[in-house]
Parts: sequence; C-alpha cells; structure tokens
Amino acid sequence: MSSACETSLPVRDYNLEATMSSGQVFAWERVAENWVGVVNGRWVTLRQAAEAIVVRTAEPQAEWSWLAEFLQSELDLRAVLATFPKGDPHLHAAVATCHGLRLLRQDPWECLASFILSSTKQIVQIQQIVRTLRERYGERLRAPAGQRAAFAFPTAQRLAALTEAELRDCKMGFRAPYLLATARRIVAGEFVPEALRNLPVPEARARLTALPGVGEKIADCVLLFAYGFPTAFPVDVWVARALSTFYFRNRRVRPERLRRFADRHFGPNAGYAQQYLFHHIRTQRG
DNA sequence: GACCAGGACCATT
DNA sequence: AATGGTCATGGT
Repeated sequence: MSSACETSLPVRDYNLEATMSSGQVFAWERVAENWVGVVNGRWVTLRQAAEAIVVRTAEPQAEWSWLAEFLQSELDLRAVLATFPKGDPHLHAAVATCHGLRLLRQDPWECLASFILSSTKQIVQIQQIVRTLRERYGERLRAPAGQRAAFAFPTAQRLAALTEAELRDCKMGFRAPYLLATARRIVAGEFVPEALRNLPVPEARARLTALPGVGEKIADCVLLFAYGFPTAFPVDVWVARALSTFYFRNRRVRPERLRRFADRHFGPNAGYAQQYLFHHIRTQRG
C-alpha cells in the first residue's frame, strides 16, 4: 500500500516503440530510452523492459490502474490475434513484422481534437501542431528535477475561449474553425464525450460525425483509439491503398465499401487488424 | 516546382 | 448517390 513514483507493469507481447510510433498518439516524445508524455494530467515516462514496462511519474501514485487502462497492458493480445482470419497472408505478414503492436485507450477529447487536426497532414506535422497547442495553451505540469517541463493537452474550455486567429497561428490552417466549433459545442454541453461510452457503435459514430470537421474516418479513429470499440475501422489513404492492393486487385473502392469488407473479413477485432496493416505499410514503404 | 499528407465539406452532375 | 474543387501548411 505504498505510494511511489516508480512501478513496473508486467506485460507480454508489448512493443512500446511500435505502439507509440503508429500514428494513434501525437503528444509522446522519445527521449533516449524513454517515452515521455501525459496521462490523466500526470507527467509519465515509460521504458520498455523484457517482460514489463518501467514507469516513472513526477508525483507519488497510490495506484496505477489509470495507466494500465491507457496502455491496455492487461489485454491478452494473443486472444485478439486469434480472432484474425486464418489464411490471410497480408494480415499475417503485417502481424509478423510488428510483434506487440497495441491499441492505446486515450482520452476522448484529446483524441478527437488531435484527429480533427490530422486531415491531410503528415504525422510529423500533426505532432508539431499538437506540441504548439500544448506549449501555448496546455497546463504546465510538474516534472522531476532536471527534467523538462511538460504540458498537458489543452482542455476544451481553454480552446473554446480562443479566437480562430489564435488557433490558425498554431499552423493548423483550415482546421482551426473545426476545432474551435467542436470545443465550443463541448463547453455548451451539446456534445458530451463521456456519453458515448455505452452507446451502440452506429449511434456513437453518428454523434461524432455531427461535429464540424469530423467525418467517417476521424469518427472511427476516435471510436477505436479513445472508446475502444474494436470493430471501428478508420480508412485513410494508406489503409485504402493497402486494402485495394491486397483484396480488390488494385481497383479503386469507396471507403464505405472498404469498411463493410473489413467488418466481414477481419472480424470482431477489425480495428486491431487495421492498425497492423497501417503500421506495416508505413514502415515498409520505399 | 509538383505532388502528397491518418479528410471534410460544399456545389455540381 | 457520385465526382470535383477547395481549404493551409510543410515534407519529400
């Protein structure tokens, strides 16, 4: 029952590097052996060990369930992979090249806001915009002595109070009015992120796509990365290209049809399959 | 310089 | 229902 700033979460089949680099989070930074970021308003560093993730926080923690939830460290990955279709060489190859790739369970608001900023942006640019937002408008968090200060992702309340010009100055371009309007809907109580947790997927998706700047793709990212709906299947340009190449003889197929194919072909954890394919084609390009 | 990036939205067929 | 143009910004 002791409080400590360090712990070790036992894990199996967990590839922290691949997970943090797979385009689901944009606010984590690699510093030497560690990944530095913020979870639930707490400064955290993570380091991969053989059968554990070694954790350090700035302030003593009485318990660590909040972090196990974010990392999904207690999920049995082999049980997930066992639901993948047998005899799919493309999916099999993707799994084989990124052993231990995981889906995180992010804060819904940060995930929603980040992916509103993601449209037709490269991942490095999304990271840059998010960093600027955090440093200008996020809460400054206490870090251990000798460590750089960290900044939480700004709250919806904080962003809702800004002007469109202030957001555009963070280099987000035409996405600024989308982010601003969505933040203001949350502040007005017209969109309640927590209310989506226990909804059927189609209903949750409909509420997300009703937000400005949120279409089917971004909605599925939030459903998968924040709410953990395992059938959500974001179809971006990379995934569309991969599915078209692997399963449709290079024909151009509409995203809606690709999602229906994925639901049928990949099964109850199609979202996980999507993440493996996405990471695979992005790391094997060239 | 041309082309593209974890798209969404609107006007036009 | 289905295409095409437009919206900023930065990397390759």
